[in-house]
Parts: sequence; structure tokens; C-alpha cells
Amino acid sequence: MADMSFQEFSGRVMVSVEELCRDYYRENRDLIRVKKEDVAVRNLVTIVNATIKLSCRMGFDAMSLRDLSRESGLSMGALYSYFSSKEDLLSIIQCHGQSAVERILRDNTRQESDTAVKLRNVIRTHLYLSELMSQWFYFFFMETKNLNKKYQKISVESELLTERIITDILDEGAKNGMFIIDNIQLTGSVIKAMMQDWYLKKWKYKQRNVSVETYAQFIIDVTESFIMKKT
Amino acid sequence: MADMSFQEFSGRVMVSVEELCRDYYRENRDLIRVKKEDVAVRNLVTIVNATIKLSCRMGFDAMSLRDLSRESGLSMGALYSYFSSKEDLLSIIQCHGQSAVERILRDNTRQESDTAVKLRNVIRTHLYLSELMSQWFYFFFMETKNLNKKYQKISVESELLTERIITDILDEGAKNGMFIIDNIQLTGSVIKAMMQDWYLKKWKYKQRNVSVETYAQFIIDVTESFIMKKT
DNA sequence: GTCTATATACCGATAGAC
DNA sequence: GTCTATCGGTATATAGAC
Repeated sequence: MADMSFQEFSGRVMVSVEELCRDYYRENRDLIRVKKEDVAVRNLVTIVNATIKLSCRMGFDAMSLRDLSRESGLSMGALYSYFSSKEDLLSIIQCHGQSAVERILRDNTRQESDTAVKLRNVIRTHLYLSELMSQWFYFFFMETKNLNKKYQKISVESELLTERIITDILDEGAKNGMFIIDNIQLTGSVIKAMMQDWYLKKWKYKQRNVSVETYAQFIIDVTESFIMKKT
Repeated sequence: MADMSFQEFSGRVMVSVEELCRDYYRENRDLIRVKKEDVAVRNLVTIVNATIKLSCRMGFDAMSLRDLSRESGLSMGALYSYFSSKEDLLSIIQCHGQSAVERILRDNTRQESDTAVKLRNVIRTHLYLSELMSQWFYFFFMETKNLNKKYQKISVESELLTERIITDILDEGAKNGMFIIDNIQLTGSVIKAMMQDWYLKKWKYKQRNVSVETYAQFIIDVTESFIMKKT
């Protein structure tokens, strides 16, 4: 099968902020004063998008709720119908956002018998998703330290989980003789580091007109030159 | 010559916050109310160290000057004898810190005729320095967006400069036939990304007992497997 | 369900005592 | 040179009108 293009990926994967907000709403009906689901979800989408946008520009802490009120078009009072504190808003986005990402990654990691193909697919899928949700990924990384300890732990586990997905494949390849790897954990770490650079330095790659497909192929080339048997 | 150890490096490179603060003091005698140089420099060191420490924990924006007062042991009033605003304090640390880093890198990049050796030295030097000053590097990265535009530009240029140091060597190696590189700029980007991971994810590597020497050698191995002629 | 107006607390910054 | 006390402003959060 030909390598998946970003266009194909973004057509297939519907990253739905609405779905994410609906999940949050249904799990917290009792805490949210607004009782009409469609109204609540629509406003939640607005709030979450505005928060991500402002936070990526100035940082979540520097963003005041007056800024958020202006950007979202909702009054201060209305905002507090949807969350109980500013800290709570941060936790909601982090927690529900990260689990949405994990679900999408899981759903889009097809079963694949060839270990090398599997690795390539995972790298592409991660990168394409981080392109679709670049502001979210940036937000997750930059705002971890503003979370309370409980949610910080969840955030760290999410970092380790994505690394684990990589290292599991590396491990399989090492066992079946397809890869030669001296240090699986460090190999996984640097693959993750290279993938992360895509959304942490988006300004740089955009300025240089590097497409996510070019970048993905490059990361795959670097990785394979390191772990594949030299012929 | 044998590869330099971190111990050797940290013995040779005196990263002196005092020196950095003295530079700042001498350039801004007129703005600083405290006139005894040794008193001023001593307190500046305390202030800068406390700022870095608190900012890495909670973020510069979330750190109040009352927090800084408590951590440094100086009163609010005393703090304002050393800088004119909170924003000013951030700029001082970013600007003087980054130029100190650039100077140290320049001073410690020995002339070297062998391109491959040169590349290895640069990777090691960058990583060892980012280990010595890990909180500073973390601070530089995380607090860029809180800077005003002028200093943001300086910060971006600093990012591009270190990448340029790498790509210049890659270019030389490509020209003299020592390296085979398809895309020099992207190669430089991912080398930088791998180096950056060392201080962005310090908690992870510490937890796993990965030493900076091990990490440096690993990055070098990954890089060389990608750019050296296969034999 | 959303608004305006307001309560309360803490922010950065400064004045003036010592 | 450093302190305490306090300023005005703005932050989060809420109460009550509509």
C-alpha cells in the first residue's frame, strides 16, 4: 500500500472539538448550569478554541478571563456557567484533549504485520495528527507545569504512553531480527523528540516551507538509517 | 584525542552567574540604585537564581514578585533597586543569559581540521553546557513568548544561530566528501531537536539514570549513521 | 441562559522611614 | 541599601437583574 498522504489522513480523521466538548458536558451535567445540551456544547467549543488560541499566543497564565470573555464573545458570568475556576478550565482541556488524542492514535493505528511498515505508519500518524492539532499539542506541552499535581501526573503518563507505542514496535523489530537496536528506550526517546519538534517549532518549518509529509519522510529516513540492517 | 568527559568540561568551563550579573551591573550603573558593586552583584546573583528556580517550577508569569521576595530574602522595595519592572527582569535574564551561552560555546569550540571530529565536539559541547545550565536553557525556551517583540526576535535568532553552527559543519562535510547529506537544513533541525530534548525532558532522563555522556554519544551515533558513508 | 455590577484579594510598583 | 506600608489597578469569582 502506498504511504498515506496528509490530505488522506485529514479527510479520514475528523478531529472534532465538538465531540470532545460533548463528552465533557455529559460527564459533568451536574456541575454545568446550562441545561440545553446543544447550547452548552456550542459555547464550550467556542470557549475551548478561544482558550487554546490565546494561550498559545500569550500563555494560559497571562490570559485573563476578561481576555477570554472578549475573544469568545461570552461575558464573565456566562463563562462561569461552564467551568468552576480558571484552573478547572485548564484541567478540562488538558485531560479531555489528551485522551481524545490517545483515542485517535489508537483508532488510526492499523494492524500491520510488517514491523517496518508499522513503525513508518506510527511516525506518520503521530506527525499528521500533531499537524492537525498543532495548537493543542503545543498547549499540552507548554501548560503542563500550570496544572496541579494530579493532572501533571496524567500529562507525564501521556508523554510516556506515546513513547511506549514507539518502543513496543522497536522491541518487536529487534526480536524478529528486522531491526538492530542497541538501546531501545533511547531510540524511542529521540524519535519522539524529533516528532515533537514539528509542533514546538512550527514557525520555523512554516517559514521554510517544509510540509508535514516531507518532515515525516525525513524522520523515517533518519530512524531507519539508524536501526535497519546495513545492506 | 580522547572524547571529552562531562567532568573535564565542567572543570574547564566556569559558568559564572556572578560574571553575568557583573556584566549587567557595569552596563547599567545608572539605572541601578545600589552603588557598591560587590553588594549589587551578590544580590543580583541571588535574584537571578531565585527567578530561574521559581520560573522553572511555576512559570515566570505565575511567579509574583512577592514569591521572588520570599525566595530571595530581599524585600519588594529592595528588588526594585535592581530592575525597573518585572518585564525588565525577564529581559535581563534572557538577553544576558543567551549571550553568555553563545560566548561559552564560541570559546569552547576548538579549531579542528577533521570535520567529523568537529561535529562530534560541537554536539558534546552543546549538550554538556545545557546540562550545566539546564534550568537556564529550559527558562530560555519556555519564557520566550512572554518577552516583548524586540527580545523575542533576539531569542529566535539565538535558536537559529545554534542550528547554523551545526549546519555549517554539515555543509563543510558534504563539500569535502566526508558526509553524504540530502537535506542539510532538516538534518541540522533534527540534531538540534535531539539535543534540546535533553533539557526539556530532564526529569525523564534523570529518572532513567541516563548520563549526559551516554546521551551525547547516542546522539552522535544516530547522526553519524545518517550522514556518514556506509562502509 | 446571559448579562452587568460588584465583592474580595492580590498584583506590580512606589514613597518614605530607618 | 533595605525595610514596611500603602497606592492604584486588575485579577478571579459571584450575586442578582433581566
